[in-house]
Amino acid sequence: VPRATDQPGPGRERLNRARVLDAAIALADAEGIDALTMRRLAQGLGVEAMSLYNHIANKNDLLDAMLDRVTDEIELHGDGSDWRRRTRGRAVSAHAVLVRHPWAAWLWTSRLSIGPARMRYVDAALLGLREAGFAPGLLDRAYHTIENHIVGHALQALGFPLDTQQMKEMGASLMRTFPVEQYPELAAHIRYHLDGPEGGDDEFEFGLDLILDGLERMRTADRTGAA
Amino acid sequence: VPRATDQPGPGRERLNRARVLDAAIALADAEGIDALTMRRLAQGLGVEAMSLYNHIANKNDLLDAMLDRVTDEIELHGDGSDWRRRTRGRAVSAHAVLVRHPWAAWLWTSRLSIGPARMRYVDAALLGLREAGFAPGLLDRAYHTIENHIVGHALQALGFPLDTQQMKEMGASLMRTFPVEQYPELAAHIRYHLDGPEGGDDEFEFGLDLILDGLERMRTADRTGAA
DNA sequence: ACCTGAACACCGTTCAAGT
DNA sequence: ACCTGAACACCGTTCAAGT
Repeated sequence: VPRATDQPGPGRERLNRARVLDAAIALADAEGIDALTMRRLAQGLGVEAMSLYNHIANKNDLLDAMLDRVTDEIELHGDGSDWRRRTRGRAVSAHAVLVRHPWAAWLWTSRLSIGPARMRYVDAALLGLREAGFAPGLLDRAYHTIENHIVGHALQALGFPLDTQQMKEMGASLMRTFPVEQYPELAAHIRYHLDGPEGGDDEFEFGLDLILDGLERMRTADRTGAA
Repeated sequence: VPRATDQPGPGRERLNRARVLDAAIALADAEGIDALTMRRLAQGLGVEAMSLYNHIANKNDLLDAMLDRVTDEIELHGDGSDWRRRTRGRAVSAHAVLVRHPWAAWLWTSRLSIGPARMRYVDAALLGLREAGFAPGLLDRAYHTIENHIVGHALQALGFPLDTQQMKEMGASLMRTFPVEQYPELAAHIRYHLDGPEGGDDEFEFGLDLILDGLERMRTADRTGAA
């Protein structure tokens, strides 16, 4: 089977790691992480699956590299005069990246080896808290609480991967067969999300501010107590 | 190949849905969700993989049923005089279940169809907040913030699936090659977890109390404002 | 140095055949 | 009604062979 771009030339670029990663991210963004198979990825690049192994060690290596590449999209050093504004901006940016690349949200927690971009991110987040004056014990808890909220919300949002239109349809069909009298609160909750005010999109920032407010209160109590 | 238990009798129980689910949960608990394949599960039950399809529709059905079965382990109605104590108890119980069954933590967010146990759980959680007097908009945000924290923490904890001993070893070997001067905060963070006070296990409850405190403050502000 | 065909050991699942 | 052997269409990955 002859192909139009079989011979080297302008139409057929050489494969390299960056091209593999970009194609893998584009595929996972567009069709989900399950669609990302070695054969499918290779096909999109006009190559056989086995060629990929010249540029990546294996699929785990590919996933780690993909995650680190999108992690690098996080805005680490937003402007803002105080720790709260800067931490908030960083959290919002991290959350946006995980929502933009849904597959990255669950790699975020499940991959055990972390790359340079992730190290920079963690270092910046911790530095921000230390400069704010959090003592080690409180700093550690504060960091993890914020992280939990970011990844928790991204994964919840992602677990319901429907746009507004799809959601209304599914909700409506669900409500027809739903045992409303058995689960009245759940029914009311679904109804709220169906015809509630469109702006239910501030849920992430609501919880984030709740957490940051609480941390700020502890921080000042801690400092005045120590002084 | 003759087997000792090939013929019906006391040594060879009939297969049924409950036995399939129990075996699947035991396997996933013991060896992780990746070890749960239809062939492996069948083997543990002394049967061929295809026999399983007489009791479950497919693997998705199996996963949904497994999740709902462990979700039923959550203590829904703890005692406590106020909403805060009851909500706290329910959250702690839900978190404990997800930590006890690590595979369940990510099914929790990724499965779109929810079973009866999950419906009971959500209904109880929402009811607790409504009885506390949260108005619809605040109630919805409160519910999701608590949920995010539960699943976020369970997944983070699970992303580092090592006991204390393993963690010290891995941390120590990491610290030997780690570019400390490049990521000083991250290095300090790892060191803190390595030889910090053993009781770093209250992180979940720290964040939970932070959130509940904030919600209680908003609740009373809301009520006094309305009165 | 990079690419590939054939192969291996796995998956979930279908289907006709057994009892 | 339940169980099974053989098969299908997939996986990730290895390896010897090509250029």
